[in-house]
Amino acid sequence: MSSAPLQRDPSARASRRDQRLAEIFAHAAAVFCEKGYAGASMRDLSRASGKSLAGLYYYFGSKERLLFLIQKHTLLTVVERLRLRLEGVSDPQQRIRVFILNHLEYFLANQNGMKVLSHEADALKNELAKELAAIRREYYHLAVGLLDDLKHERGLRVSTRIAALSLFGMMNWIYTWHNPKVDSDAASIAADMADIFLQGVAGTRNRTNSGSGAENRG
Amino acid sequence: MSSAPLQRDPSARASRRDQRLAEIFAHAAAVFCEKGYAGASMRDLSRASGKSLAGLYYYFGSKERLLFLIQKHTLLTVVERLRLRLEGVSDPQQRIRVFILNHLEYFLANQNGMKVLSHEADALKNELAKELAAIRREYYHLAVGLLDDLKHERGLRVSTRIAALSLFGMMNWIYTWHNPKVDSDAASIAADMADIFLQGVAGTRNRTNSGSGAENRG
Amino acid sequence: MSSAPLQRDPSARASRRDQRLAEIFAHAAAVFCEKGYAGASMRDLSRASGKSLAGLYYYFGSKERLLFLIQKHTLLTVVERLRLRLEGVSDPQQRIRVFILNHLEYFLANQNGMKVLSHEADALKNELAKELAAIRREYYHLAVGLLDDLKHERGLRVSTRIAALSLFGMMNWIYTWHNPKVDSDAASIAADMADIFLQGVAGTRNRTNSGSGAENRG
Amino acid sequence: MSSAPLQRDPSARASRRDQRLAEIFAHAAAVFCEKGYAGASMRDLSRASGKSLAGLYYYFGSKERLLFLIQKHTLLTVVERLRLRLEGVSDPQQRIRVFILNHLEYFLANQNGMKVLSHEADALKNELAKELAAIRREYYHLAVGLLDDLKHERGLRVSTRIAALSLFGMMNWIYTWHNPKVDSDAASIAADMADIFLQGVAGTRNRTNSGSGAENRG
DNA sequence: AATGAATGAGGGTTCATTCAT
DNA sequence: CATGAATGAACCCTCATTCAT
Repeated sequence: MSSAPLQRDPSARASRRDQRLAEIFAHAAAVFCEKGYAGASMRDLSRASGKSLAGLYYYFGSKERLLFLIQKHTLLTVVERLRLRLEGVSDPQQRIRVFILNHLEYFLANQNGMKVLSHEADALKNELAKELAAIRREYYHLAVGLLDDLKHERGLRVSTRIAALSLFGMMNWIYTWHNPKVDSDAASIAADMADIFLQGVAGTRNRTNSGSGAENRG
Repeated sequence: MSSAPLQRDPSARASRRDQRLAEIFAHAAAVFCEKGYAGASMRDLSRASGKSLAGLYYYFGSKERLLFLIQKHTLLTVVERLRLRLEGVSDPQQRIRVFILNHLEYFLANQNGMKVLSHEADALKNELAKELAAIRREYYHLAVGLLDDLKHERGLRVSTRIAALSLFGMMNWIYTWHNPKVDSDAASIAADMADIFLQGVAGTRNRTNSGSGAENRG
Repeated sequence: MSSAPLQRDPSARASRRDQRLAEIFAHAAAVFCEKGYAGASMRDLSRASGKSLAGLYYYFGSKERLLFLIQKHTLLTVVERLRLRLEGVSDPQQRIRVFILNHLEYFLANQNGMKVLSHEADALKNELAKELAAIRREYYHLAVGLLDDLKHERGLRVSTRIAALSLFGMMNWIYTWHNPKVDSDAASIAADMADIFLQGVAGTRNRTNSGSGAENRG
Repeated sequence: MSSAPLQRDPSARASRRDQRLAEIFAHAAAVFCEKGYAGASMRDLSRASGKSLAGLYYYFGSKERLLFLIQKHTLLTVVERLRLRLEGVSDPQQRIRVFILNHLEYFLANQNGMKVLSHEADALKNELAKELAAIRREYYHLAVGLLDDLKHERGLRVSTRIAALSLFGMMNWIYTWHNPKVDSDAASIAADMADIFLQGVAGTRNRTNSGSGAENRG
């Protein structure tokens, strides 16, 4: 299966194998991150990971599939962590704060993978694209679910769609500007963004003017 | 015609030339948009624009310089339009609404150029990168100025930096999701985002909890 | 005619034209000298000479013809100067000294042209090659004539052909090593080479061993 | 065969590889020889050698490096052969005869390589140029050493520098004129040139006139 | 008399990929 | 299990040259 390298096999052997692959992922993500998917060559990846060129093909089949595996691994990890963190949190606002914190924490902890996930969203084609899009959709709908909960509790100033996509934009854009020497840690940024977002979409209304009064267009 | 012996407008010639170049820009931006800068070949651009390959080099010198010119032209246009629109608007919140509307309107009107500006922010190197970064900085500081005005009037829930970058993220991310068949027009989306943002950063405070209490760190 | 630009026209107008062309020759020779004929582009020549690219074609027709004209001009000048200098000199050894001095003096005075003449001897093709070869042959036979005179007077240690070609090699190689900061002037080098050559081919015989006893094979 | 499981000679593999490379060298030298370094395209070399274009890059890295390897190989071979031949020869004049013979024999035996070495002396740049220049210098100083020995024994009519460079010119120029149908073999030409040179620089003095009396300026 | 505009052909080089071992 | 060797296709770019003006 195309997802084989990512399946958690309980045996130590496969685990060691996974570990080796994870190292290659890390190197590859760094290269994709720096040069972009199209701009990175398999030789770049080979050099960075210390594996032979043919070895990469032996393990991953193609450059595209390597990107796919990185993106899938990254995305599944975020989703998995989010699921765990959401357990036991029931307040809608709080759940959204958890969502934002989880996203940004992992973004800053695994900046390369997350940037590749954000920046190379259109690089995959055909089957691989479809498979990844399915997981993306899953994550997206998870977020939408959180927003809907909030909407039921407090109403939403804008459509769920606009709210969700604005939030993703706010968060994902971080790879273009985050500078560890200047910016606070993930928790702090997450709190700020959560404040902006929650207050923005669900706070007391005091809109001073509006070109479009309609809500819930999404 | 360029052979007309009596040209009234001395800039007519350059203007026509500029127009021809602008057409190539449009085609090139579309290709960069679809395939990415690195993934687009000069042959792709040649085919799309109907110009010969060598002709592109005659006009633009290099693939990188073509990207640069597209980005510069796009960015200068947004800045220029913003400056015009801000004239006569003095209310800080209103000025920010104008800023958001201007950005999104131009984004949706010239989606290719703006996506290239957003997505290929790191593609340029050396001198060209520096020159563009200078204009980017100008635009960024223009936004920061608007936020500082707001801050003086009403306070800001977060640092100006986080506020500004969150706003840019919210807006720029639009190229990843906007679908004219589903989404409203620019004015409506701009109003929504402005609502979220203004209410979020400067609205009535009712923060329920906060991991980072510090405000105004920017 | 292909040689038109080099014909000495008594009219001032053509003379001025010749002068302009001579300037271009000088620039072009410098470029050919530095980059080689094949390695120099017409754009290089255009830049160096300050003429437009199309202007070079207007004046010279092709890159090859420009090389041809430079070589022809250079070669004709050496021959012409040699003829003048040989007038009134009758001693065979002295005539050879004049030949060597003339060659080296012009070589160091017009190093670019002479290097191009030496180094790019095979660059021309077809008609232009033939026309230049004819002048080269003329110069070569002029040298051979001088050697034959010497041979009649004092005998020659080797064939005229080997003698002549060795002498040309000795002289033409100078472009690979002459360094004005280290080496003497043309007169001094010419005297040295003449000493070596004359003593070598026509001096007292005291050959200690010989793999080839046959003389006068040329 | 390369599939033999039991290779006796551990260097057999590298040796076969070297042999394959040497064949490519030969073809490439022939092409460089005919068209010049700048005038020869990698596609020309690919065609001539029967290797794929990409294969040439796999082996040699660049056109320049291919030239470098040819020149280095050729030059090292001449030097090596010379060292062997000089063993056991002690008479200064005889040693110079050996030097000339060695140079010309190898020149005519490997005309392509030696012409490329002579004619493309300035084609390399930067590091490769430096590395080759070092070997060239070694060979040059080897010649200078021979001349100095002669000078100590019999004196020299001219500076060592001029003597050495004149001799190199005489010899290297051979690629411009040698015609196997007309000219004698290497031994005969070498003897002639040795006669000219030795008699010229160290023979009985009977200089009849001199523009520059100074000797031993080098 | 002189040139800006334009291009087809080809330059050196790198690409993702395969395959025999 | 892993890789050195090899390549067809494509890369960005420059070439010598033409032609309308």
